[in-house]
Amino acid sequence: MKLSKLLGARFKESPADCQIASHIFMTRGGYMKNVGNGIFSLYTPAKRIMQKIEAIVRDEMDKLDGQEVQLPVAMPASLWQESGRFDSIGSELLRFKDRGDGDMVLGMTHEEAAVHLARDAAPSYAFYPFMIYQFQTKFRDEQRARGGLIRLREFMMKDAYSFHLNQEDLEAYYEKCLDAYERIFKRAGIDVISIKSDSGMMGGNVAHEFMLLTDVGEDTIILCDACDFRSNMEVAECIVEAPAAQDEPLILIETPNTTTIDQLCTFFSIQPQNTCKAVIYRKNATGKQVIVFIRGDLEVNETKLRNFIGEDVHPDTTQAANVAYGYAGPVNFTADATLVYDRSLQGLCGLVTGANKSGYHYTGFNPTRDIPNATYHDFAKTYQGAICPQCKVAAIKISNGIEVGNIFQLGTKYTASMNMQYADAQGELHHPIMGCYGVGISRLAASVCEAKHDDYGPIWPISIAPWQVHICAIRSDAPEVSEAASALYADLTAQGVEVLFDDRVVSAGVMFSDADLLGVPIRATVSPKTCGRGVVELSLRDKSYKEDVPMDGAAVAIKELVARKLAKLEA
RNA sequence: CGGGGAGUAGCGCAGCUUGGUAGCGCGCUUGGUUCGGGACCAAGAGGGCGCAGGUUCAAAUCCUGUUUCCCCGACCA
Repeated sequence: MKLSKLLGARFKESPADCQIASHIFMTRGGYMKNVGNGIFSLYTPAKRIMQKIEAIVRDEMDKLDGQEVQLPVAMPASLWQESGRFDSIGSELLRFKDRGDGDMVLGMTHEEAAVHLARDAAPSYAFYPFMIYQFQTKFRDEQRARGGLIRLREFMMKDAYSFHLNQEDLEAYYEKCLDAYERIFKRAGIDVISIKSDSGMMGGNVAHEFMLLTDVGEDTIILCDACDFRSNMEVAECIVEAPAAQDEPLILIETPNTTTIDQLCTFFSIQPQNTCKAVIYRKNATGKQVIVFIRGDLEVNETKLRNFIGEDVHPDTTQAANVAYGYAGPVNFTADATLVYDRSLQGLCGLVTGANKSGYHYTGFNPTRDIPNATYHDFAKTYQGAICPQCKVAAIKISNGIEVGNIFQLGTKYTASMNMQYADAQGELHHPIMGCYGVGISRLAASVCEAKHDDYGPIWPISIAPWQVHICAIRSDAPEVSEAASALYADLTAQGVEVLFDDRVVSAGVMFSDADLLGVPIRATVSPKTCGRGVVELSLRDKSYKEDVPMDGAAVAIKELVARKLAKLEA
């Protein structure tokens, strides 16, 4: 591909609407264009990345004996009425009428369509187990799309559905899928972690989600540094059995960032009566302001305070010292404000009675169960450095994550409701057991960009890069440059290397900036200088390597470099 | 769905308070000078200000309605 013909303008200024790196770079780099809320058109670079990801996923699905199929985007509502989800799912499911006034839906997921396709096709136990999968556009009428390709209303997803004769077979297959998913993300060049999750509206029991840990993630993940414990904050009830119950001297409260201690004291009806001191921390691990109340009736030292909050969440030790000692005066909880400890949340929570104000709401344990007539507020459930419920070491870490994939054991929820049956060896009819497995392809592309970029643009892993090699022909108005670069382009293309050839007559600065934005991992620079020396300059997008190779045989050397980098990701 | 912000040239923005028929930077076109990290000079093209009403001699500027987008929160395979 010649860059002079590539559609999709690259530009210098960051669009005002973009907040996160992948959104900024994929907009600035001419990867895509916003069409509407949560809806994008893609230019060739983004489309090629998606195709690369799909190829990896397809390979792994085929290794699991998957059969690629195609299920519809638009389908009659009757299918969803069969499963009951036409009524149980809210406005996220886009409903509309066709010309005959028939109810239709846009597929936001395809369990119904998958069962519909499979139920007549596998009447005998001999077909089982089997798995079907597809790459298909999903439409979810999200209440709030955000972050470029991270959270779209219309997006590309690989979804797979497996059917089994019994639970044991599903579980064995599920384990294999889990391994396949680990490989998919590794091959795409990012590190993800799998965590057990809530099955949500999908029904069923066991589920895992695959998380890329990154600040811009929408999910909050709890990890243990000392063992393999990990959990989504959503299912924080798995954190139990906290130590140091009633004598914990510190209380941690998450608040909106604009909240001041004075407001909080007023809100909590706290009077300066010397039984409780407060310190303010600007941010905790999830980026929220944290206010810590120190009970005046128990001993606490600075070390313990810092451990409690987590030194790494507040790198400015000067400020830390200031806030630790800087609050103007001790405060007190009055008689109608009480401090309680909650075991299920592994930490002290502030509890107040009395006045309520907007901006705070309870997200923790059950108030009517624990303290009748109490008003609860936005308290942290766990914290950096908390005790791990699994290994009992104080090594809990909190991180944000982007969910790039998920897998579920569904049981017979859909096969029963939609009456899918097979005959066993005795001729008796049963509902097959189902599993489903999703990867957000467009979200994965953006996630890789989040994980792999520098100040200048994306650094695509070669396995999913839109092109493998980017030729920069500096001063291609000079005949020797133009000839050398064109020859290299032809040689590489002939050898099956995917090449983007910047054949424009523009300044080196423009050329390099565009190359950075396109993020192609290997760069070959041809210029009057390199031609004078009879070489081609090879460099890597991540700036880790630069080398001159002789112009003769340069194509072979580059091809080998491509192969080495690819092999590294496959390993 | 609650709160906040914003729709003016392809992109980023100014102009609106105090109405007079739209401007700046980048990009684009042409010519010339430059040339290894977003060059310079000169000459051009391109919008009628989200949409619909209203007030007025006159509306991007004032009023009413509406719609779209962005951010925070709630929600969420």
